[in-house]
Amino acid sequence: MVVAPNRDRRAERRESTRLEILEAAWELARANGLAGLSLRDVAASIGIRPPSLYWYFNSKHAIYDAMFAEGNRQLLARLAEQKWPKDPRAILRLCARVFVNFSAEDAERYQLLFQRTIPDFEPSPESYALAVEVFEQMRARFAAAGLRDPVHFDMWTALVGGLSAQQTTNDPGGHRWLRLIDEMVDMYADHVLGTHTPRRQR
Amino acid sequence: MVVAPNRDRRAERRESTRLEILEAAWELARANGLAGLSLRDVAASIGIRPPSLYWYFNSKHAIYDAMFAEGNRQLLARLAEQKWPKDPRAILRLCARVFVNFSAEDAERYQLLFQRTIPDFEPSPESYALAVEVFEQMRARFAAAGLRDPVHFDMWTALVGGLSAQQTTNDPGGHRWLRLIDEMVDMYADHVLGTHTPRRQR
DNA sequence: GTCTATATCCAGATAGAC
DNA sequence: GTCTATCTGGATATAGAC
Repeated sequence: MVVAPNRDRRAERRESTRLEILEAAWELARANGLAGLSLRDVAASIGIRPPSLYWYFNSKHAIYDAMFAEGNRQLLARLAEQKWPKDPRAILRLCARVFVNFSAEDAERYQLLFQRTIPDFEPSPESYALAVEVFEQMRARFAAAGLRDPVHFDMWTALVGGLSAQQTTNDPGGHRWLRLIDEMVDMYADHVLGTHTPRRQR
Repeated sequence: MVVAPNRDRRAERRESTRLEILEAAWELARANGLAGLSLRDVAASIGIRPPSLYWYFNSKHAIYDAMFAEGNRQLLARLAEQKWPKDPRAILRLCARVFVNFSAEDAERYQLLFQRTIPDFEPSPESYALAVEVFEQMRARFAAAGLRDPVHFDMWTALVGGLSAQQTTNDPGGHRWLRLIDEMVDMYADHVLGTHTPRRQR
């Protein structure tokens, strides 16, 4: 009855430092680019020496991997907290808004999760499973809108991915493509659902 | 009457070595990732020592810059060599095919030209002018299809960019998104042109 | 848990001989 | 034009003391 609480507190402290490291890593990635992230800088920004990081993460890739997992968990949380409507068009609209807004919030996170630009980085199986879960959640929403054709889903990913990429790459911090979400979704819904469902509920 | 021809031949030889360097750089970028490109490897692959590269290019960024310019020139050539139809839908279809196929051919080239992922790299004004020219050419084709609304053009770039990104990132070498080009364009054309123009001319 | 010290390797870039 | 030799600084990672 004495050892266990100590172990717990130690584990908590360790976990809290891990989070601190990840927070610093995100900040530096946003400042210097995802590929420009360096462990020296991460260590310096939380006030420890670089080798000490290795007590928390086995390698730099392990940090990227934790960031990848964290980003996917954030998106899953975002999807879960929505009040999902029943109307197919409204579902698609909300789905697109959640995804594109999430992407636009953090270009480096978008790059890490959805573009493959860091040489030699591949997510671990556990982290990749989270990415698959995101994909499945999206597809479940899609199915709830009455859509099951895989071709239509591929068109959908191209559509929301295209809006996200244009926004993060060509107008970071702005809303040049964000404001097009609803019209793009209507265009898509007209194509896959037909025009009989209501359009202008915004 | 003796000096000038020598100068010409020297300049030609220099230009040819420059092209050899760029060719090697593209190959290595495709093998190791764009960000993983190293001057040592470039030098080794054409059989010279790293410092000798500096007689041809002032810096690594100058090589990226030349690659950026070359890629844009290739796309301009591709656009110029098309036999452009008059029918709006056909114009859009060809425009999308040219762009998305060009992107899918070379993921690293797509990354360099259209995603901004290399830390600190910005194209020189001269190279950037070529990118602007690509943009203007696209917009000219777009205008030839009777479309002038800037919002519609932004939707268009999101659409073709989305297809390109999905194809290069998630199915390199395949055709999972390439095969969706025509349907996506029809969807778009239905939205911006209306359904009165002919659809199934494929 | 964090440190110092260090290993190892790589990078881009420059000086100056030939 | 190309070379050797070198500079300078960066990186990730490990060993082992405390």
